[in-house]
Amino acid sequence: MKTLDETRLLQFKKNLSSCVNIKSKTFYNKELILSYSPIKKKIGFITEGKANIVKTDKEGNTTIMRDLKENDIFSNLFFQDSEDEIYIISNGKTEVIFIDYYNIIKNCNQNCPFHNSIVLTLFDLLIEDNKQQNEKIELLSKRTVEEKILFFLKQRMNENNIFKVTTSYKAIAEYLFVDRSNLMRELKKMEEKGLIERYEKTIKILS
Amino acid sequence: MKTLDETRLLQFKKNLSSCVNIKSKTFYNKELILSYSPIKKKIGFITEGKANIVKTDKEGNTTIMRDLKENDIFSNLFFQDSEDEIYIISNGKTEVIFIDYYNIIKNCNQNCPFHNSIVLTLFDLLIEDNKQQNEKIELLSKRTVEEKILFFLKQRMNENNIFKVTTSYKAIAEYLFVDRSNLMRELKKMEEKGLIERYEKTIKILS
DNA sequence: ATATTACTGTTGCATTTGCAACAATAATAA
DNA sequence: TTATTATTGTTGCAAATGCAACAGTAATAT
Repeated sequence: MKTLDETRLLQFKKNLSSCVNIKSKTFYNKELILSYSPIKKKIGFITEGKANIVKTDKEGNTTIMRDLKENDIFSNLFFQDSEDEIYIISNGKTEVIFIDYYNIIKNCNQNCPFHNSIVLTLFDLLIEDNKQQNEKIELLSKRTVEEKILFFLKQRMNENNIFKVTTSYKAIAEYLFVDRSNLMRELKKMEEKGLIERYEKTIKILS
Repeated sequence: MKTLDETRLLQFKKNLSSCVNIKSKTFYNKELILSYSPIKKKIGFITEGKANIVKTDKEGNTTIMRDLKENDIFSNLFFQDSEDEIYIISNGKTEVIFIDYYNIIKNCNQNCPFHNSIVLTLFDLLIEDNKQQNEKIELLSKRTVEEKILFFLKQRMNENNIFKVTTSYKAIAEYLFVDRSNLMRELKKMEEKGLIERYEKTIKILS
């Protein structure tokens, strides 16, 4: 069922260093990993840690557009020129490999056997990203805050139906595009309804 | 700026028929083009017409997740197994090329020169799709219905700041995930505010 | 250790939004 | 043509939501 397994990702990282020019870099909390640029077209691959795609509009409102984690791909190619500013920001210690887009689209001169494999893996990583975006769109299509919360929790809970807030409720509210105080209020209501149990940053999903 | 030009897309279609197995098919209005399937992994490419990605939840609520048009790519690989049902539905007469995913990932036996080119174009088409998804997420991140409407209109207006509703207000409301009657109400308010002018299905954006 | 900043939890209130219902018109089918 | 179905435009109303403000706690910096 899963398109990309560990072995293949390992192979991918090896192939990358054998074929195209890559740069590996470590970021610490809240550092700028990548911003929009029509010139320097880069693809990034997270080898360790987490990051967010964050948008800031001209009024200064920031929204978290996406959560990224280990083995996720990202690129400034994914964004159109816009009034709003879009950045990829590290969330804790994060390790990233950068790949130059031109290295991908031009066939490497040595006609190396790695190139095809790399492109195919990138292709599958993109499909994976596409899937995650569709999930976010599905989340946002939910009509009420309660539905959004439940969808979000069910996506992320572990096998014991537990979800631990590793970031903050503020960040979750931003991710769901809802008001933070309303998120808290809905969580309380959901607890009263018996949908969840909550103790500080640990939530058990009962439904 | 644009990653994919006409010439390249033409070449792509030629290459496709030379290398991988493809099936071309014509659909008429509201026909099922593709549904979720973990087994038959297919990639579709719209050569003519329009389509929608439509989701139906278990209560029967349908939402239009995406608009697709000529030269857009889609796939059942983009969707996770979910309680909701997701379909690609034609919107008027639509012509589609289907590509078998396995044909893409396996190197074709003849080691043909087209294969690489095809995969690279698919890669760029996926990036384009990714971009469109981000736009939809950005749209949904807007806090009020008015902001959503304006973002939507500005994205789609022509050089004279005119947008013509080719589908229906009902469809637009579904696409924006807002109540239809509220969409109408907001449009009226926006006209009163002087943000737009509207005559039936023609809207002029003034701001 | 203390100050400073950020996050949590709560509430009242105003506004926005969705829902329901309806008549009027437009589009489509028989 | 006529009947049937779908869309448009409108409104009252209830419910959901965001906003503002605040105190209390936690986390971080000095």
